Amino acid sequence: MPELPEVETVTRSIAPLVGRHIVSAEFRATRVLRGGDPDRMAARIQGLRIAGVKRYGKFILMSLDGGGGPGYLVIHLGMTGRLLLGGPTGKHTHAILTLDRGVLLYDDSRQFGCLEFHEEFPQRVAKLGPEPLEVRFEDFAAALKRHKTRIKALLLNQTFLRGLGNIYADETLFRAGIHPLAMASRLRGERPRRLFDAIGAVLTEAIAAGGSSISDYVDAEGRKGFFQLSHRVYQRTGEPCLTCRTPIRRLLVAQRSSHFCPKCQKR
DNA sequence: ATCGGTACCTGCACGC
DNA sequence: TGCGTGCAGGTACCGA
Repeated sequence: MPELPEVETVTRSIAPLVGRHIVSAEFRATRVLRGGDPDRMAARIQGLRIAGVKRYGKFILMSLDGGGGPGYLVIHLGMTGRLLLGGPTGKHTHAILTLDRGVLLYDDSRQFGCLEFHEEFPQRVAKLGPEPLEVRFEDFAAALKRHKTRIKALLLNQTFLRGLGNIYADETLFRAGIHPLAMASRLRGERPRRLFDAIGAVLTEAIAAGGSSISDYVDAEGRKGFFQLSHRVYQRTGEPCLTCRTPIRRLLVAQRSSHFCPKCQKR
């Protein structure tokens, strides 16, 4: 579900929680806590104030202050994680934050996401690459040259850029006219620029559309995104290319499905 | 030091 | 109806 545009949409939908206090918290002992102790986490954040909510790539950082000292609640939605403002709890609800006004739930059926509390700014977030919508073209182009790997695999690498995932990597490569198997370090001429511009355009449009609701993605208010209606290659295997009518193909790159037009996208 | 393959979970669509 | 298979927006970790 969640790549940069979806995580951005969720982050915006919980932004109104800034200023609220955590009256109580309940965490369930699941894989999502990554070994953290649920009761200790709950006790540690109880009474704290939500000072800010910010996205870093696909991570959401909720900064907390007051009580036992400031810290960060780090949230990653994995593949199926959802943050929800209220609503019923279910068998995949892993956390319940009761606020002085409202409730915030974390739900995640596949448990690939995580919830962690850190006293300091977390290393796993600090080591991410730059934001795709903030990086300068010169730095982007220089980084491309340093990586001897397939461009599709590189776009998925969060230390190269933070926030792109399988949908937006495929959509970006289509718009740039670059084959997913092209070697990153060998992109020449106008191609790095076209890729850079495609990343900016795709992410900006997707955020404006509230992200892509492929199966059941919704923001914290339960609203669906509609960028899936604008996908040109992702999960369109066999359907005609919207530019040249050639059937879209699918292949595996770095063990991930990659959808592309064999005519419009060159290696 | 980098890179690709595998593992981790649950649910769903599909063919038999 | 039920079962097996393959697939799904994610990252961490391993060995080469």
